[in-house]
Amino acid sequence: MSKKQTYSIGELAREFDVTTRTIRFYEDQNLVNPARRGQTRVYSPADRVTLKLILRGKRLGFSLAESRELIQMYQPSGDNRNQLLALQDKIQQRREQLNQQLRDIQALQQELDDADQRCEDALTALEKPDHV
Amino acid sequence: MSKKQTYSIGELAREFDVTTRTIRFYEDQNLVNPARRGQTRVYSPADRVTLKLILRGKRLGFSLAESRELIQMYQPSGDNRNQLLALQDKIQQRREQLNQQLRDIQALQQELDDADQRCEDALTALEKPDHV
DNA sequence: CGCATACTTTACGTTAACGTAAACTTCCCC
DNA sequence: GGGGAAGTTTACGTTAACGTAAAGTATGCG
Repeated sequence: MSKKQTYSIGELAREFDVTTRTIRFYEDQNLVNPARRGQTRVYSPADRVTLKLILRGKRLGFSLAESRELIQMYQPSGDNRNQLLALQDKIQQRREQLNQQLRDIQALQQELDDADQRCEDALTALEKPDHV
Repeated sequence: MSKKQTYSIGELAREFDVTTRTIRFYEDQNLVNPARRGQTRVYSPADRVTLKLILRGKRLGFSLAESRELIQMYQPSGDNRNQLLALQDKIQQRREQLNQQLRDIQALQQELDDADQRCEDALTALEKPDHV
């Protein structure tokens, strides 16, 4: 009982809440390459994972080129020493960027908390306009 | 001895590693509004903070419109009840988005660690091509 | 004074990431 | 067999966020 799972473009579009145009565009950019049954595209689980990675990248503000790079990082492509070292270098750079993003998020969270608190204060001040 | 600190556009551009064009563009978008001494723009510490917030937003993948919204959140603008509630709602939405980004970052960090480990393995495998 | 440096305005150009429209094929269903 | 739903190709349009170039002004300096 093999998995044999495949997906139509519409299914994936619904699942990830994007348009079919978007998915075809990603194919145009060589980010995903579905099989064909006649004219119709047939997507594999691997394609689906790739889509997921792209959309996660988007949520983090990555360009498609950056996401492509990241995806390729997961397949070391049996390289030579220099390529492996270069890859590690890129990985390290990404790590540092992610750490920066972490710091940014924490700072922003703190500020949102403060802003929320000010709202709260303003609201309670509205309920008792004076000192009562 | 008042602070009286001001900045030229070039100073800010150098500090934040952006072009002066970029800073003028932000002014065009009403994100920052420097004073003028004659023709020349004179930036205040507040302008500088705004710039910082915009660039932090960019690192998190925010559009300028989103960063503008965030910046405005920090100045509740003595509103009425409904506006305050709407603001709290937006704050909450941002919080959820930030939490999603946190999860995305953690997943990505794990994958980078794995990829790095595979590089490491491939490199040591290169040093001893056989089992020695 | 002449020149460099830093500023200014105006305006057209560019890139990424799709949107949108038109015109077609395929398949299923009653 | 006439439609409707989902798929396809082709191609031009759009928006954000600046880049880039031209042409002018102000200021210090050797």
